Amino acid sequence: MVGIRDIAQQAGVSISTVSYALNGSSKITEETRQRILKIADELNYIPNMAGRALKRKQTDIIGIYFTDYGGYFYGQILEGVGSTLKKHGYELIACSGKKSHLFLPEKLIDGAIILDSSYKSEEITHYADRGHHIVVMDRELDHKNVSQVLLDNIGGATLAIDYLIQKNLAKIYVVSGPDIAYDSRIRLKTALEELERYDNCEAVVLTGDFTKESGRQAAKTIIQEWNEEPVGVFALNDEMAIGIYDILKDSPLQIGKDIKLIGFDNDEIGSYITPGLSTFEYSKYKWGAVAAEKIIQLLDGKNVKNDLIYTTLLRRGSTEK
Amino acid sequence: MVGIRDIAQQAGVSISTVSYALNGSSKITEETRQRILKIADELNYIPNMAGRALKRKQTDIIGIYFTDYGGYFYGQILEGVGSTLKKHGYELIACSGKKSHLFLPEKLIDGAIILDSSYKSEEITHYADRGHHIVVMDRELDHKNVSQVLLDNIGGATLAIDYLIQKNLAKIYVVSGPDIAYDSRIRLKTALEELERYDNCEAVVLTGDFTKESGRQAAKTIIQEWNEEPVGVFALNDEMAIGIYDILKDSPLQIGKDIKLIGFDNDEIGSYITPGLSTFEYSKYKWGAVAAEKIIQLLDGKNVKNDLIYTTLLRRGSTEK
DNA sequence: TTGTAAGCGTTATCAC
DNA sequence: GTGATAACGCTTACAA
Repeated sequence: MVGIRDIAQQAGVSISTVSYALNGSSKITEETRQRILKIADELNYIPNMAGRALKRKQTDIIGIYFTDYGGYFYGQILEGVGSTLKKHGYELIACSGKKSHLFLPEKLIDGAIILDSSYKSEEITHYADRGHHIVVMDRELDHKNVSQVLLDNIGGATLAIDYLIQKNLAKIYVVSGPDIAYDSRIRLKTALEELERYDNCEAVVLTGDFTKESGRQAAKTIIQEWNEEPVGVFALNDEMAIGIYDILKDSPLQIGKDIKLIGFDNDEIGSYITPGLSTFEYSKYKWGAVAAEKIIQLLDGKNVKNDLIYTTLLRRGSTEK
Repeated sequence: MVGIRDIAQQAGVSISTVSYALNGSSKITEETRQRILKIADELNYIPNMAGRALKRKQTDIIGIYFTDYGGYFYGQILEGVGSTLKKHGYELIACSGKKSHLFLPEKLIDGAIILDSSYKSEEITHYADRGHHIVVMDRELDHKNVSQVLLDNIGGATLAIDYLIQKNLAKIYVVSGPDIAYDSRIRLKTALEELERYDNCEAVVLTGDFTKESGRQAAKTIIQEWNEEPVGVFALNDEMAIGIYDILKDSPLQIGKDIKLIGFDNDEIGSYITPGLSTFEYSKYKWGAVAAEKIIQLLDGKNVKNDLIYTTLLRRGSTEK
């Protein structure tokens, strides 16, 4: 391994001179700098991260945490985060596994972006208390070192119910998600509150967990309870809605006609199934980009406000037929 | 920040004793160890990565590199890699951006797994020459510090053509992928060689780049050239095949009847479109898991053999109707 | 069993 | 402008 001492020796200067040359200090002749740079290049010098980080106390790396790697969903978020961070000289790594939570206190990363319901809020607060900077995308957390960028679940869920109500249905099902997921909790709570406003419509919650399989289970229940009257279904995410399709396509019930179905998140599959799945869309890229901006502002010691990413209703065949 | 010196002071011992205690050395009384561990815990001690890495010359972190973050595709690979690495005490980070290529020589990661056609082979060889260990999933590279885990593209592409040939078609289109992508090149080369064997079938290559849009372009050409005779189409990946559906659904040509279409990679969407997309499937989880095993073996100084992940034909409506 | 001290590769504060 | 040198937090011979 070649380090700055090797370069120093080759160049016949001291290691501090090399360091200055490498880091573009102005205390050095342009001539010696060029000479040193040339030697560094010839020797294939690459600075050692550990040594550098130890001294600088920062790595210029941001870590992002997801609940799981599933879903094309995350790709666009990563692009939003990654390209924004890049502009500011930061690198992005996607971390997996419980042990990687330590990257923050271990100082491997300068900041963390979290969209991972398995990450405990106490743990986040704990790190924040110790001066680490964090952006959360999946919970509310009030702390001077933490900023939030949340989806406007309230707007979406309210609209979803209002939209179904307009269809004059006697019954509306809400297929819930896992209780640990913030997005799920808020969507459910909002939907139920909104449904309370309307007397002539029965509200039924079917327990789900954001997986396709739980959507299938919900579909079975809906078929069993079916009484020839059109019903509404608000699946709290598209994946479960797609599970509902899986079952209903082999049943006499027609999506769009007998069942007005609406999901959330605008999963790509929703545009390929028949009829198309109505859902709520939002820019995942922007969501990520805003999160990246927040973490940079936090690291810059700025006062950071929280943000909301708005969603819009996407009408397709599953509610319109 | 609390370090081992703080613990040492609290415990009234030297820093080496603390280090021994923390690292489970047998040179220490169980009693003092417990006492030190307790204090470390009370002080919320977390070892500093940089200090540790600087001394140990390793981080127990493996980096994985993807071309882009697109696609649910990668999720399963990451799970395969991640869970395998975890069993062996390694962490996994997904790296993005050109600068992150330096993580290997910078010694931030102990090894790299590459599925990223934008990563130059010369760069890989260069690092390997310097003693770094790498597993490639998207190219052939013969080097003692590099191991490969490739898809059996040859088997798949051969079967794809043979299968289409059985349908007695006068013409078979091959929609190609980007030339930089290894999987694309091999599939194309294999398909063309296989097609050469059959005289009574015209082979036509339509240039694509693995994107949906290029599939749409190909579809337009196919429609233009259509002469009432059934034709075969081998799209070198499912994404392009799905692009073909996009266009053909608004044309008189029927997939499965007029056009026998087959893709590659078993994208989830293929099972939701109508008719279902015939394709080649393989375990992405296993692909990742095997790559993880290879990198661990390389790091253990073992002699590592290359591996192949086999694919199987999945028949659905797009070729069967 | 525990302590002392050197060293990992870098940066940055001093003198010169 | 350049060079010694200390420091970053940790591991590990070696000494006691």
